[in-house]
Amino acid sequence: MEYSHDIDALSQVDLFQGASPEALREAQGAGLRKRMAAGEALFRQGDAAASLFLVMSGRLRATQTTSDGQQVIIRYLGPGEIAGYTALAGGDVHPGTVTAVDDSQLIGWSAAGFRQLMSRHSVIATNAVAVIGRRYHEMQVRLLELSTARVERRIGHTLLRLAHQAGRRTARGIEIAFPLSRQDVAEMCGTTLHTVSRTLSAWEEQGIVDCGRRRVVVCKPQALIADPDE
Amino acid sequence: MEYSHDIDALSQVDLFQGASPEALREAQGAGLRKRMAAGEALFRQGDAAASLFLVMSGRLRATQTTSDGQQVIIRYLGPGEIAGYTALAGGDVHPGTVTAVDDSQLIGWSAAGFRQLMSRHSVIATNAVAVIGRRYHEMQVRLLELSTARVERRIGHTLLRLAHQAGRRTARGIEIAFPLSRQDVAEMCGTTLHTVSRTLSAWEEQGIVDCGRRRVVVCKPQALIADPDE
DNA sequence: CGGACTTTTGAAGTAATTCAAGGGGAGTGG
DNA sequence: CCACTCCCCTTGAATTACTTCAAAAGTCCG
Repeated sequence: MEYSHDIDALSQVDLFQGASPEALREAQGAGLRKRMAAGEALFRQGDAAASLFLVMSGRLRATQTTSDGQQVIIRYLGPGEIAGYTALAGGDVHPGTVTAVDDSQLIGWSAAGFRQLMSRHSVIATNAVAVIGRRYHEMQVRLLELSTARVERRIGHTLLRLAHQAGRRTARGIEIAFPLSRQDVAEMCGTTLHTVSRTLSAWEEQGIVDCGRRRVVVCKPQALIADPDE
Repeated sequence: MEYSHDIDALSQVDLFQGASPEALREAQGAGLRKRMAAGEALFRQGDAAASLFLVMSGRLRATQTTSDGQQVIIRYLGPGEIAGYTALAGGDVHPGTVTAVDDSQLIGWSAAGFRQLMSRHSVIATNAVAVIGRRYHEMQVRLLELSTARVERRIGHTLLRLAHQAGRRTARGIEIAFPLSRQDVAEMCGTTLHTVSRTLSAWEEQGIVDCGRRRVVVCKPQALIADPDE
């Protein structure tokens, strides 16, 4: 049965951890399923933050663009993660764009609907605090890195994070399980595709990574953790 | 009376916006007042995240330090803001250090106590979501800036943010109302005190800012918003 | 098999750091 | 009240990590 299947899936997710069957049923009832093809945009920077989405499968990318057209990748979103947290936090417009990078399935709620859900079931609200809290913490780590570390190390740590979030074990190492260009990596760590290309070439020579067109396999994670100096 | 005074103060704060008198009383009852002198540390990076604090008056600074000793200022905390959000989000250790930069008064709750407060009063939980959400958003803005903008612009925007958060109107312009060294500014925007010093000197010559020892007054905010190029 | 995108690699340029040295202010203690 | 000391700030010069510019070589897809 479709409905109970959704409810099972919801109960697995951080946001609904420990929620009562009743709360889950309510959540399921208020939510709408949505399918997206790779490349489609879920919403765009500046759109009204009318709803929020839970990723059930697939992968999406959250980006932000400056007034002069420079883009930054805020993060990739995988199963169990939330897209459009703004609606949850009471913001009025989406601060960034979210685009599917693989075919994806989501469940969406209206901002008002979800806020009501949180009021009626405080478990969901406290879970939401934990979920955003984790993301905030992640952001702090990146900020620290971006402020203090050299490019090479930033690229390394970015790849490690991606491998951890979306890594697939293979014979050669941990493969990042979605298409990822040099440009994408650059936009995640505040550098240029040229620098990323050079760095990856050097690492490939040392057998640390193995990469192709929009594809990266991390072979020796240790080497990326290690200090490049001394 | 002391208690009702505290309750009044709490009711003014974002975190307790719209909370019932009962919830406020409970919050007040579970909380402990704390006074801090300028320079004292509230907690240090790596400490167990046993409690969280609401700033009632004064100002504190949240920093993070890398393994090789480089420091970054995550943010300054003023009245109404939360120090130690980690306890709220379920983390086990504080990711950074919080230090008073002015004499300050706080109210503190145990992590468990506050989580119970959120469960019993979902208003508080939904407020917490909004509060952290705002901070997360702020972080995104800084990340974008740090990744894409030149130092000069970053320094400018950092000063504007500080002026907005902690500005005091004076005859000469908006004065940042707590001691702020060149080094501090540098640690907020990922540069060195030398570069900050040079930039401020140049701006002082143009009458855009007016600064002294650990003191900055923004005279022409417009000039800092403006694009330094073309 | 043409065409669009992605990647590579060299060479030149530059923004900002690092290195280095000296000059104030504010508080302290004689 | 003056001298001493500790920070904090300033400013030049040298260095460098990274970008920008430029061009060519792959690679995928219809």
